[in-house]
Amino acid sequence: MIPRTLNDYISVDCVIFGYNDNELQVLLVERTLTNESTKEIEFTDLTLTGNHIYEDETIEDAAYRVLFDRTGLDNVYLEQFKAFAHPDRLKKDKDRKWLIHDGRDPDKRIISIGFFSLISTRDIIVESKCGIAKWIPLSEIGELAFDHNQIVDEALKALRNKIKHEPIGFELLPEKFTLTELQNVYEVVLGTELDKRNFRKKIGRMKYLIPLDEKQKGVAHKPARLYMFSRDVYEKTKKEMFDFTV
Amino acid sequence: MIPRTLNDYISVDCVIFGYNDNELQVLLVERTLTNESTKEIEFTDLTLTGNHIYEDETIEDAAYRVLFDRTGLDNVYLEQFKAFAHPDRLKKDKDRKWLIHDGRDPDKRIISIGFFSLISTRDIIVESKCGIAKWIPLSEIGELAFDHNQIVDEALKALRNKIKHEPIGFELLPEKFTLTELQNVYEVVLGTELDKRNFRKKIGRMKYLIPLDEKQKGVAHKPARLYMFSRDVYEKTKKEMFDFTV
DNA sequence: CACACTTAGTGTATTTTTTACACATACCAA
DNA sequence: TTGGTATGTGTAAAAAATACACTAAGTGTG
Repeated sequence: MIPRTLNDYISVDCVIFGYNDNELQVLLVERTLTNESTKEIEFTDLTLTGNHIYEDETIEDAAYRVLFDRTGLDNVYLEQFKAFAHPDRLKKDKDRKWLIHDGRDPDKRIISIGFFSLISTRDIIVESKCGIAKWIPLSEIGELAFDHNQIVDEALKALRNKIKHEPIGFELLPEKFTLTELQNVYEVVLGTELDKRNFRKKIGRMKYLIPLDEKQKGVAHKPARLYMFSRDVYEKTKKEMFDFTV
Repeated sequence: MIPRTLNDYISVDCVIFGYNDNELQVLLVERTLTNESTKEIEFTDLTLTGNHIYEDETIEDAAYRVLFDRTGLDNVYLEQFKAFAHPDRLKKDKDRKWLIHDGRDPDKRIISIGFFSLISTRDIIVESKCGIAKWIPLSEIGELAFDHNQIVDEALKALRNKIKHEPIGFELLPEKFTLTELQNVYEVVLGTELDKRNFRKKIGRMKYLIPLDEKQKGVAHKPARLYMFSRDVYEKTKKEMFDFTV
């Protein structure tokens, strides 16, 4: 196999959002620092999923590749939201020997192109070939490696902004979902409470939300009707949408 | 002066939008190709305003610097919208010797971080130290250098999207403007006609639009009242705004 | 099998926003 | 004085947003 060339100082980093336990969660990877002589673990850390970009792929290709290597998932919602480049990008790592280390010169800085992805937490196999990944609730994220805290913050801003104007809440749910689940996603992402009746009245107008002849199973209460999102209907109707603020 | 180091394969490119003659315009720079022996001009070309990023500045710093070097303007609206990296980025330039040439290896590709800027065309001195810049109406942009057509397209998309949800139309106008001018900006950017009375009713609700005790001068008709945008009022009231689409 | 528990699902009245639409006004110039 | 031109304004009807509370349909338990 011919080795692909890559640019050492550009990478994509992906903030993978999931929804679980009524919270927005982020999939993070454990990075391990070992003592060189004793071989004992000295320190662990959490990072976003990221990697270099090969010279023969577009930025989006690289992001899909990175996401696939991490989650085994294809065809998921992925969006580029911002590029980052802090001069002190790697400073705090200078003297450390990480087991999972990207081998870059810590004196040079990295340009990181930030993506966020929305996936249904049910879909994902969390253990992959490249280290252990964990779902961490947004509220419990501590200090991450590199400038990843800032990237997560900006990703959340971008997500909030996007979800206000485009129907992407579904992406955090399984294919079939109930209206209560959908409402919860919006509440969690936006950090607001929404009125159940008004929420339903509003989405009732959206043609792309398809009610199914199927109900929730295995719940100890009245089972809710299931719904699906129709991308086709959405693409057709979105041209009609037009709202603007002066 | 100590030379600053830079990364040769990352640049910022800025799509500078202006509004004039009831059209959206883009400020483009002429690039000149000369015949090496005869010294005659063989070919000219238009490019966006762009440059490398120094190792000691953030991406935003670089973009402001580039914009300042081109326009002499500071404190203008500038927004990062997308990063670009096409493997064939420089292919079509391979055999050419450009007068204004960035000296990069045309076999390697460049990652370009795209910004768009909104400025009032009245503010700008079009001739600067780095080549001749021209305002070109969006509708008359032909084939640009590199992948700059794609960058302009995406910038326009980003601008349209942004102007629908945030009050940035003012940025294309002088500090004091009439409501008709503002309406025209929206019509031109969004490519729609808007009803005058409804437009005024709508912005009448926006507190950040401050009517002045001043009128247009030198027009051969009833002079219109002038208005200003108040960033302060906007920052205060925008927290109250909340709209979302399911 | 009846009762308790839990979440699903629904309607109405009020206010606000959107939409469609036409004419008098103020200034300049000839 | 008059003609030209862009400004500035109101209303009625439809649609959307908001605030608000009870019945329905299942499961599990005694």
